[in-house]
Amino acid sequence: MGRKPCCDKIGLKRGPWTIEEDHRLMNFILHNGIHCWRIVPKLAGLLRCGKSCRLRWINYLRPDLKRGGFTDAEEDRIMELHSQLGNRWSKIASHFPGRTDNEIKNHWNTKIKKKMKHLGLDPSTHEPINNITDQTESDQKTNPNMCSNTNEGEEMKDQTPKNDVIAETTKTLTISDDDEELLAKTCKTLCAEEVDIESLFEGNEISISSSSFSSLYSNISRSESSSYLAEDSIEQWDLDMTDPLVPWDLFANLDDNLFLL
DNA sequence: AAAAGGATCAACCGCGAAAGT
DNA sequence: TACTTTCGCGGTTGATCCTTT
Repeated sequence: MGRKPCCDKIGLKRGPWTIEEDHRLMNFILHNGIHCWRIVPKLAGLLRCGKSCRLRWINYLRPDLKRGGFTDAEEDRIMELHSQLGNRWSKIASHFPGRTDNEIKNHWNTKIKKKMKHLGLDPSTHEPINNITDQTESDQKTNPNMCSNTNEGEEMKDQTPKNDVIAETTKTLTISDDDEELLAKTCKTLCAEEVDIESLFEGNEISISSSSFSSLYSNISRSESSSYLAEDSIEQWDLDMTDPLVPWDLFANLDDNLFLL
């Protein structure tokens, strides 16, 4: 007969992921890669189904994810691709390295659709809206939240990202020789490999929150006296040594072989 | 200052295709 | 070949944050 069931869902956790769960999943995949999502949660010690792990990895934990808002150029490209491909978000996302289909889909539904309507274009057909009055009325029937044309100015006003507070604390740091050494140690610790820090950052400047950097520094200092990267490192992962604010971008240029899917 | 409504996005659900037995 | 399971996709939901009143 066929394979075993994916998961019985009994006793499995749902809802938002905790930092501990993220670390477990991240650590497991970095060291073992992905061969079968069904067994990933079991081996990683997670009370999640494989499907949930896959989604979390793809949409949030993948080191090559591109963070930040979409540029105008990206939005234009999304509109262009959507006119050709329709709602095939994964196909559209394949044209944007570091972006996920979920991210593009959300951005389309929350921002680009409004933008297109404002430009007088039908988001589904990409054709000009002939009868704006009728269209507006029908939109309001299907989506009562939509603003009418009399509120255009309001609708299109700049929407400040929620995480501006975080962004404000992000600094561009010049990497000193000592810092390079520390970051190299960090990467080595996480990936069990020597890493050429210069090629990692392609220069001497990176953007990182100062608190994250100091946390990295202290974590490394502590890790030097521990051996949490042993064979069974999942069990030995020290949660206190990690900082949820450390940007995954730090690891974006690591050897692709580590992330074979 | 508080309540209400809107916007955002992470996560879930269900389905179809592909692959294993 | 039939059946079962896994994977990936797109639609949808709901929690949280933000803005307006």
